[in-house]
Amino acid sequence: MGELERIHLEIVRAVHEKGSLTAAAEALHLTQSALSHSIKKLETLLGVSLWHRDGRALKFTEAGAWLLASAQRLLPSWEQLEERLTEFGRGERGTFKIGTECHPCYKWLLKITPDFLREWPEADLDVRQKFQFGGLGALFQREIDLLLTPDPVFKHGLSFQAVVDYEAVAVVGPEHPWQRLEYVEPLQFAREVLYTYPVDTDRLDIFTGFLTPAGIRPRRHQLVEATEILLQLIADGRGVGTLPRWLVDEYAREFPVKGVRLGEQGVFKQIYAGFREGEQNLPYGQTFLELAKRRLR
Amino acid sequence: MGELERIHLEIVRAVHEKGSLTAAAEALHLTQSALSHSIKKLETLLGVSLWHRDGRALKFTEAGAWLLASAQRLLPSWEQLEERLTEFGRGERGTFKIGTECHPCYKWLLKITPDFLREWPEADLDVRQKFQFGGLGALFQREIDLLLTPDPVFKHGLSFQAVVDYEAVAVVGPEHPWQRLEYVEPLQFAREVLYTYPVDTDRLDIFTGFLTPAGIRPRRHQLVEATEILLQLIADGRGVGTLPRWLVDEYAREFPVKGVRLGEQGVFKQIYAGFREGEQNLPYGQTFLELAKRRLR
DNA sequence: ACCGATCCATGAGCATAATTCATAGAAGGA
DNA sequence: TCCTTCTATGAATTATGCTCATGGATCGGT
Repeated sequence: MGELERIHLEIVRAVHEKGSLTAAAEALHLTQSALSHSIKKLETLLGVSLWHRDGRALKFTEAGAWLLASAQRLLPSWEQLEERLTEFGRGERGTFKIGTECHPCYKWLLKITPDFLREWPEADLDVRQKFQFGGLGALFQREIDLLLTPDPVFKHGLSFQAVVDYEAVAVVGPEHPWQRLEYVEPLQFAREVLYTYPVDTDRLDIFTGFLTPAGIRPRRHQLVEATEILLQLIADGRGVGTLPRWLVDEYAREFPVKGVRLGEQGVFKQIYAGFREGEQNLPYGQTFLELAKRRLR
Repeated sequence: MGELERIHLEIVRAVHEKGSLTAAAEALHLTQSALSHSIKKLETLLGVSLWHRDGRALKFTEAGAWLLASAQRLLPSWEQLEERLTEFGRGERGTFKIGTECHPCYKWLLKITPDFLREWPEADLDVRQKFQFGGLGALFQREIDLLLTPDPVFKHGLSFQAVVDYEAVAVVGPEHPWQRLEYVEPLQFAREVLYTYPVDTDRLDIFTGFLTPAGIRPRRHQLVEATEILLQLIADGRGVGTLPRWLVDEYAREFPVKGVRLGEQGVFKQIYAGFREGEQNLPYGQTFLELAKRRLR
């Protein structure tokens, strides 16, 4: 036991990426021969072959494909670990890595970070927004230390708690007929163009919490990545959107937009902070939660 | 780059488990000197020290603790990968590993597996029920290939779909006053002893879907691990429980118990099958879902 | 069909890295 | 204080990984 080494994963990944042993060897700063020997050894040791020659191309066997899939998951973890350790070496405490899964999460985070940095002058901070296996996977695999998300998951090994309460409101431009309304009903969306971020509809508050329960679909659903563009479109009267009320209020200085309550009762949501179990009590996490709580009041 | 090797993780884990370098060395079938050298090299290469001597004990530094935590997560994956590969070597397709997160899931699985084995005579099957980081983590980390759970999670990288519909019913013994009722109301539980599996109440259908919404708590809540014991207690008139109706019907031959509807409408639940994204289309997963669908009709 | 280019496999030899051996120093227990 | 037990370190040894050289196979171009 203990035959499988890091180099084997590296080789498999490189072969997959570069397409040939020779190219992979170059990428790894080794000779083709070295790779061939390494793999051969692993294959005899484990009694499994990783690929078979199809013409002069290498085709992964099922075992090879499995190894590749594992390599693509394990090696990034490995590299992050190395990176983390060198960070510990250089600095003292390493970087606190925060992942966000929604734009409001990100905007809210920006309000917290100045205080955080003030409390931890020696801390380094990093914020990530794209994850290969989703924010949850990133948290599991220690790619990030904290995940801000509107969709908490109460599972073993992870711990979530709400850090923000906010009201989701419709955003309308200055000429829009909803300007003077107290609130809007789902039905009123049926004749509107709705701008949202480009994510699954079942992750959009406006659908899950408002339109879908009422069985309503907007006239057209248009996806926009950048918040500023979204607000410009709305300000121009081309349609409506939804955002947290505090975010609308903030942008109201820049854009002539207004927030309108969704339904008589309003739609209220939370943002959750997720940690790996136990780690919310580590220094950085502790501070973060305290700052969040302070802001909540 | 590329300095951190598997052996380093092994060493750190062994030192943590055995408490000393010497003991760790023995466990790894190496000399104490070898470990000392290996670690020393890693430390200089990464520019970080992993532990400092406190008396003659080794105390992990923050970096060391981080490395340890990572080792405890990565090494099991590593070992499972090796195991998997040797399986591919011996047999042909490897073992299909299924995890269950609830007892009904498990009981239901037992109905499917004979058909599955018939369709795949060469397949090996393994069922796991305990997971260090929860079923979700096990799925992420390829400890299992399929997760059966009542709590699906719709996240990137994972795909869930319902495979069973069932009605959760109250289970009562032969002398119990509920025997002849059409259904029971939440309030009636207030004077009963309730037996359930030992999991969080927010993962028990009877609480989340029935008692808690009505603001009712049973007179006493007693935890039992084994289903057969639970049924014996119920048959003996010591209290009531809840199970899927089909499971009660099955056990009715062995135990004098009866299922009673929860509320006038009944409480209906699903069991979900979760795969890593894409893998539900692989041969085993495909077959499994087809068998599940066939049984659903 | 041939020839050249390209790719992988393999054996031999070598260089480097890993491991052991031997030993010294530090710390705790009796 | 002495004895035991632990880690660190330098030198010697062993083992492993890597390169070099080469052969066989495949594909594309002419």
